[in-house]
Amino acid sequence: MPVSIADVARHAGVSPSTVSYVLSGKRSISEDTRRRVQESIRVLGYRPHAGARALASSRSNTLALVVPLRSDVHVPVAMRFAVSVVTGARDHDHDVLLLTQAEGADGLRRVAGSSMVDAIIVMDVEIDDARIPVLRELGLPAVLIGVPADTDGLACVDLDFTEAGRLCVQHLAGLGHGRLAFVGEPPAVYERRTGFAERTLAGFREAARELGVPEPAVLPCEPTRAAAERAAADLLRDHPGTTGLVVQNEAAAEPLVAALRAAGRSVPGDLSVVAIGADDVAAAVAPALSSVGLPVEELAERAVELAVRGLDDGTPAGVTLLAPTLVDRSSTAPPPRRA
Amino acid sequence: MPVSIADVARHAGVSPSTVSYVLSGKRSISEDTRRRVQESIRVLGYRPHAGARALASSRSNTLALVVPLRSDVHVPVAMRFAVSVVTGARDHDHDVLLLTQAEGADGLRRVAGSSMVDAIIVMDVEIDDARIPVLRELGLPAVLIGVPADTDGLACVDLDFTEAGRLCVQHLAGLGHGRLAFVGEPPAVYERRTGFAERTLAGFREAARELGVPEPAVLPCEPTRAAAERAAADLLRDHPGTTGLVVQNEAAAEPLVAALRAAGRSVPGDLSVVAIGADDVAAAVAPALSSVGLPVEELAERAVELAVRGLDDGTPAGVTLLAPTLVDRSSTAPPPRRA
DNA sequence: GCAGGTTGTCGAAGCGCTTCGATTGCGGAG
DNA sequence: CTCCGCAATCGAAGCGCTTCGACAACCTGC
Repeated sequence: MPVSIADVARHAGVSPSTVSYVLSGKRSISEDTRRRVQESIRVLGYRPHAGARALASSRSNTLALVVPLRSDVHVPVAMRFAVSVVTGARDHDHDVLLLTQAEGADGLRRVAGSSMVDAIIVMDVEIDDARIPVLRELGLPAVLIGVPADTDGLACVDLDFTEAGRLCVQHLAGLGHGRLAFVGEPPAVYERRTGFAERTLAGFREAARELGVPEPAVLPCEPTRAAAERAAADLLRDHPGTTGLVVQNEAAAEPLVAALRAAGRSVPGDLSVVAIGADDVAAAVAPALSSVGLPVEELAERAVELAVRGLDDGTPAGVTLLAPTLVDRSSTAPPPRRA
Repeated sequence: MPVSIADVARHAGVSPSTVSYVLSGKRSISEDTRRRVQESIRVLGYRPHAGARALASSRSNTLALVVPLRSDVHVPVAMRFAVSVVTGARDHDHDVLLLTQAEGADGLRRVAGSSMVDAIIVMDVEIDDARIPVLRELGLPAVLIGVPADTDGLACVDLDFTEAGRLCVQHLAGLGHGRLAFVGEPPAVYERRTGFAERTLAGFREAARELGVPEPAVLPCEPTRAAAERAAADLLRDHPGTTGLVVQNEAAAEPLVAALRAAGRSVPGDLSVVAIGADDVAAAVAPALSSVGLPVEELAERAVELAVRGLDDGTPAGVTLLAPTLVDRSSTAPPPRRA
């Protein structure tokens, strides 16, 4: 039942090494031989043994992907990301080994040490992530989704969230909004210093300052309907003059807007809202929210590409920030005229 | 940098085979030698090369997990499942290779043929799933989450959804409800004959018949807020006498109940609601819904166990149905007295 | 005091692949 | 016409591990 390279070689009347070279293309093979070998492979249903291959070539053709399991990351987005990584990896003839955050640094050491994977992709990286030093000393290409404080020797991919924050302010200020507010991720996200949240806020505040908008209110928010409703109430009570709102919290966006409307505020009539995050979420709200989208698939693809490229060239390093774009939907308009 | 078993052997003053036996425990080793070897392993930081191991032992210690990417499966539940599978696999000293539905049967052939994995776990199985015959001929232990029509030679794990359906009816009928309705999964789920949906409905109807409850109304529902609101409206308009409602659709549960309350119906005062699905979703609704929970973690653990056990004993086979239990929360009560 | 077990260890033979010379024919440059 | 270089192929040496058979050394029981 198990067909080996020797069987193929025999069947095609060549040596095993020739079969190997046909498969890898690392040496030139005559057109005629190539075809004969490929036919034998087909007929016999040959599949190279992954372990043997890994042993001989010290390449496993497998990537490790570490997925978060925090309750405060938006799960559908994480899942989309994971699926995109698998898809992207397959395009580069790689497979994906799934690790959970819970395995931590030891898990990384384990899969790297036993040569199970030849590169690692890590999602949901914090600014001072404990895994960073480990990744660095592992000697494998590592790609982070997110940007930690010290990026030496590591490749990082992320949306340019600072710019995303600025973009929202610019958009709203451009429409004439003078009082802005920001509904963000849960406090825990800021506390553990997840880079994207921090940077968005920085960009948001910076742009506000530059454009002469008064210091905006910032309301962190748990990813529940009830919390979103509370945030809406708080906003209306404590910052009644607000006309421009930015939401960076996929789970809260819809209920927040719903609560505002339930409270008699029209969107965008009284209040303009811009979302930051997965585009599909923003587009599904009523009214569809103008948003700075998180390019999940593109991030995943970049990450895979960097990981795979890092195998040939040295460790890939440097920070890749994708430029954010704001898609204008039906949730933003000029502010109401002062009564 | 790469420490091999020979290095460990040298360091401990034994032969490589002895080190191997210390690691595997397949032959008796003196307490003294064992300790010496383990110490050498620790000192040198030795990690067996996974590929070499797989080659020599024809065991990769890796499971394949096929995750769904349909838009109509509830993603957070799928993710929880995947994470639980990884966790469970690690408890059995296995790793998990992630495959997407999109890879289909070829993906299964590929990972099996190249000996990357020694068992396969497949989520979201349909009644006539195209992958079933492939799984059967692969010669690897295969565990399905869900139950297809023909289960010969395959291991299946699932909640006993037929019983879950019955349970809901019994609970509601027991409280005195005489007119029931069922809000289910999106039509596509039924159309592609995903087992659990079909079986729930069967149990539901059967129990209704047995208990003399008139044929209940059944409303499929897309997993969106708008669809849930529509379902609520339809229900109130077309089946105004309904007092007991069963919802099997995690995404629709909350908005459905919210819509009913918005329409002036109190839950459970006017309408009792029972959910079928992930418990956390049901518990998060206001009011917390009585529900037949989907034991995600337990299903995953069982699946892993069957997969791993199948490696030693022959192919595991047979259908494991977990008994459902209904947790009574605050969404069910006797029906209102007829006016 | 010796046949017959155990127990603990070793050596060697693979597992199925890649890869590095080496070898054989070529065609073209000199 | 010779010599060189290149294209195409082969053989063999591993890669790092597991596992099987051998084999000493040590019981045990009679």
